[in-house]
Amino acid sequence: MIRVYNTLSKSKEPFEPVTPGKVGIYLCGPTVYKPSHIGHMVGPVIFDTIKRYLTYSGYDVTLVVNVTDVDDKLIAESSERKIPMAELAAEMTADYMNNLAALGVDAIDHFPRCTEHMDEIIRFTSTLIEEGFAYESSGDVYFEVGNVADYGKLSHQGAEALQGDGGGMAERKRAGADFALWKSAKPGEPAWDSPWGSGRPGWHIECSAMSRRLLGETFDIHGGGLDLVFPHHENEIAQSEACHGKPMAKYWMHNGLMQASSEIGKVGGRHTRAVEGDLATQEVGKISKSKGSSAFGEMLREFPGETIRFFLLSTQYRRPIDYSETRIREVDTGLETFYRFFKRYERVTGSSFYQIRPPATRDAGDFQPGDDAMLQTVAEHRARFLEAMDDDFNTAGGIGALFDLVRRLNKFIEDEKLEEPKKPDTTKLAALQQGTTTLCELAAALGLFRKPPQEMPAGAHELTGKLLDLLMEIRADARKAKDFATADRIRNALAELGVTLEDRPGGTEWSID
RNA sequence: GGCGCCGUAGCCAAGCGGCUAAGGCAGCGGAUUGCAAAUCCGUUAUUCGCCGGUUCGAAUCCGGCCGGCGCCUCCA
Repeated sequence: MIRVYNTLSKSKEPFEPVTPGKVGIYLCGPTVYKPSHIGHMVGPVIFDTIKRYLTYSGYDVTLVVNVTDVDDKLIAESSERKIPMAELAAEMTADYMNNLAALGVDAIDHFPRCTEHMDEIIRFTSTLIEEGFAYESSGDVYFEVGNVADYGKLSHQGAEALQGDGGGMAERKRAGADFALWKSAKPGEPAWDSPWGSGRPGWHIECSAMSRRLLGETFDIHGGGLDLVFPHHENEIAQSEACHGKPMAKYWMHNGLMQASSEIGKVGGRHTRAVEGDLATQEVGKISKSKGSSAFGEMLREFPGETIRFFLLSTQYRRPIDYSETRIREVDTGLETFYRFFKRYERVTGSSFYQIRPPATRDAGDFQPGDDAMLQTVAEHRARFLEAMDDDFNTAGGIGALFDLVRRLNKFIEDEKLEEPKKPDTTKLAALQQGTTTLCELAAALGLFRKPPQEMPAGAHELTGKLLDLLMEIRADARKAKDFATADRIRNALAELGVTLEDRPGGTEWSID
């Protein structure tokens, strides 16, 4: 039984889709006016993982992530850069897509764009006017919050607490809290024809319109960052439920936000963010409001996508994550444990970890450990992984089980001396393969270890490899002759260049950091 | 001011009423190694911000306090 935390009820609820066996998920995606930063990647990675896990659990899942390509911020940015809004949107959408690909986010089925759904948006708005939930005012259309009895139910605030001053459009609104469904265009702004004159959609309406078209009037999961609870999702619920007279989504899931953290903050003790030097200007806070939030594309030059994915999954999704390079490096060190095991697995079995075709569902992955002690613990760790993930997709708990699993497998290789040149015991080998297949199966449910980590740039590779092999040969001769001074000199010199040597019974292996 | 989240070892982080408080990073000891690296074993929280309360039993529930953070009209 999978349980999910629902913002609507503020509690974990058993997961039962509206239609048995099928799951529709709508995640609020980016407004494409600037290159994305790491904060934008949290939701996609989490929900990509949630889809994988639900699929693994036997559901037929559709995941939709919208792309908002008309908006005041796009208009402002495009006029500043003196390029058409569509061109800006195309450029930033491409940036977004590249970033998702690098993170292994490829489970998204649809990326609906606002500009491609104007008819649906206009139809939605018209219905709301006809039903008396919205009104036209000087070419704008506003949703009348006062006509919805339960307005505020998602953010758990009373309507009176949500009375704003109406912002710049106060004179056109009946009440301060009313929000725009349609905004009339000023001269020169991108505009679409509508029954209320030329204009563009307000911020919230596109999600209501596009989710209805792709997932129906009531779907299963609506997700987004915690910062979207109010006003964005509150307004989506209000307009969709007013329009359809039924719940918009069964479960509302919100991920915690990425915090920008200073690198040297934690010297004096907990929560002292003592800073000095240039970092003094960088306070802890939302990364989207941090001046230091650099484009995600630049980050990918420093860290592999899989490392960042692993970093994001190493915390429960509802909690905030402090971003720091130090933390990413720590997490990267942990990942090495897995990569090294995969190489070891290949040395022992002669076949690549990445060739394993793991069971695609949890039912298929169930196996009988029999009286093999190693396989029994593998089964236990697997159960622990599933238990964690069933509990509101606790990826951090699941990853803990994965670490235990590799350690058990490494221990098995040592205990059974599988790495020694002697003839391999086929029964033991089969057990190792079963255990490793389980590791592969569970990791795949998190979208991890699906292909080998990125190697060093190809150009330098060939010659470097040959030179290193030559050095290994010379060093092997020196060691054979007990000339350890020479052997150590080679190893130390290479270490300074970032090349690590590992002497094994079968020969020396080198790797470049 | 209103609504809400968080405070678990040196750092990061699971656990959210009852087995010995997961796991990672860092450190230390041992096995292994010519020495290393890697791997394995052991070790690092009698205790979960502080103070009360509920309970046979609390890191987990309730109240108060201290500390950090988010949202409150366009940020994922």
